[in-house]
Amino acid sequence: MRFSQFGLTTLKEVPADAEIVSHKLMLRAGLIRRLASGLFTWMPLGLRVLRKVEKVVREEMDRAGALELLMPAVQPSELWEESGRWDQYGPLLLRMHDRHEREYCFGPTHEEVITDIARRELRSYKQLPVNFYQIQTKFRDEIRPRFGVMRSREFIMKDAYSFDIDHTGLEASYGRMHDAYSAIFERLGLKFRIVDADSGEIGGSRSQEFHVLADSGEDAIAYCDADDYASNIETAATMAPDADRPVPAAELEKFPTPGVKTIDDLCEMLGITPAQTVKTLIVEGTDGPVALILRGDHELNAVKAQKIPGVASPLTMADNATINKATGSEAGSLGPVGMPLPLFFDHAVAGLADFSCGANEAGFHFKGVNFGRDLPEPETFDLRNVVAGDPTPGGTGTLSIARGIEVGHIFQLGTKYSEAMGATVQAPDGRNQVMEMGCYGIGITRIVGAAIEQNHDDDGIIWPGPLAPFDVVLVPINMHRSDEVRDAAETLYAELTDQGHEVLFDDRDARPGVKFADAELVGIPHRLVISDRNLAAGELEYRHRRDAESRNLKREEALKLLKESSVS
RNA sequence: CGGGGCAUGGCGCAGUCUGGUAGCGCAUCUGCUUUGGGAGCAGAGGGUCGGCGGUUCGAAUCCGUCUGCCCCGACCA
Repeated sequence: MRFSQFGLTTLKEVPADAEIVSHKLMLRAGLIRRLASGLFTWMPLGLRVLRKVEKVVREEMDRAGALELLMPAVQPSELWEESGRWDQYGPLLLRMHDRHEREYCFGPTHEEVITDIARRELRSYKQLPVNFYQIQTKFRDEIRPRFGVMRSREFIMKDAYSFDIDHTGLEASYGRMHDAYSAIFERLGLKFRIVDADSGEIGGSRSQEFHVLADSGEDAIAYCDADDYASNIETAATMAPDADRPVPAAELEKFPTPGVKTIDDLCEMLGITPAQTVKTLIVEGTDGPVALILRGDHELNAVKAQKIPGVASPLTMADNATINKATGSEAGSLGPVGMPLPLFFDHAVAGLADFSCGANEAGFHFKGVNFGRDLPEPETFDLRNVVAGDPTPGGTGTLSIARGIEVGHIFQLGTKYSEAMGATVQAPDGRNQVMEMGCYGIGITRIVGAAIEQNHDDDGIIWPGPLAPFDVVLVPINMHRSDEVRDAAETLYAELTDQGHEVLFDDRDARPGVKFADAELVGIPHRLVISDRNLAAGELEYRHRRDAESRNLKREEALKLLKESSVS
């Protein structure tokens, strides 16, 4: 491709709305352009990268025996009513109707459609196992699209769905996808980690996420190198403290705390640490508001809390009016002592003695609070996020926390959809049996952003080889003044293209600095500079995007090097 | 959904407080010079200042309203 004909516009300055590096670089390098909130056009350069991701994903899915098909993006509401998700899914689902006022949605995922296909097409256990996949555009009406392509509303996803006769079969299908996903992210050259996950809206039992590690990731991952444990922080379990509670030493005392609204305020006034306090959060319960009690330095984990019987799901914080009505006090002065609501204590709170908390009277707190005297012995729950240093569930090590970008998610769905939609096949014994399903997603568009988060420097993108939009960039110096340079560049361009290289030929009449800067911004792995200077010696100047320095190579050596690198 | 902020040429911004008919840098086009790390000079094109309504002799600027966008937030108990 000749640069002059590629319609590529790079930017020196970044649009002000870009927050993270990948978003900035994608805009600067001309990969994407924004249309509206969470909606992006993939420009020619960006589309080349997207196709590379698709290629790797497709090859590995095919290798794993999955069958590609393509389902409609627009889906009738009836299917979603069958599965029960038309009412459950909420505002994330973009709904619309046609001229006959029939209701549809733009698919955020395709369990319903594929289950419908399966129940129509699959008759016998002999047709199983089978795994269908597609690479297709989804739409999810995110509350807050951000970070460019990382959390957009319209995005491209590879989604696959397996059907098995029984749970053993499902586990085998799931295992094949687990391995295929690992192979995909290996091939893409990304550093990733597989973690246990919550199955969320999709439902089902076992589920794991594939995270590309990056500090800008929206997810926190808890992991332990001692025993291979890794989990999304949403689901990482905390253990009840096994050490005995200290013996109470203090008397219960109520004291005035004017202006104290936060744990930090309280700590400052008393000269204590947040771990010696308790905070009380009022949330909606299944039967009126309830109180969740956490240690002052711990964070509530909404995913875990909303699974506790008696707590409303999704977790909803009570507003101030509700709090005032239910407690007779106000936010900032709440505590478990004398609280008229159902109390849910976190495990860690039960390990405290002589702690401080609100007194349920505006402007007053308690100190020296103790269980068994001021409060009954608590029943405790897992309510909080794990923190670095917590013991692993296996008990063999302690947890570390890293940040990640979720690029893949695999689920064992079981019979959730097949049961609801009557997807059965005839089993060997002649009876109709509900199929066991798995579903497996990869965020194709998100991978592009994630790859940049992990592979860039101050000058721009550094594409891993398999993702690069071009593998070689030719930079002729002063081509428009030197016939020698022009001839050499044209010949090289033709030759490399013939050899199957994807070459970006910077034939613009621009100064060298401009070309170098663009080549680095765009991140093409191999750069060859053609100039009078090195042409006289029969040489080309070679530099890999990752190298600090360039080196002069004989023309044949350079060609050989490129040939070898494209094989690996 | 709650809170904050922004909206001026393709991009980044100034001008708004204190009303007087729009400016800078980058990008684009022309010419000359320059040519190994985002060139210089000279010139040019391009903006109903997000929409609507109001105040005023006069509105980018003041007032009202709507829309769009960005950031923060379920951590305040």
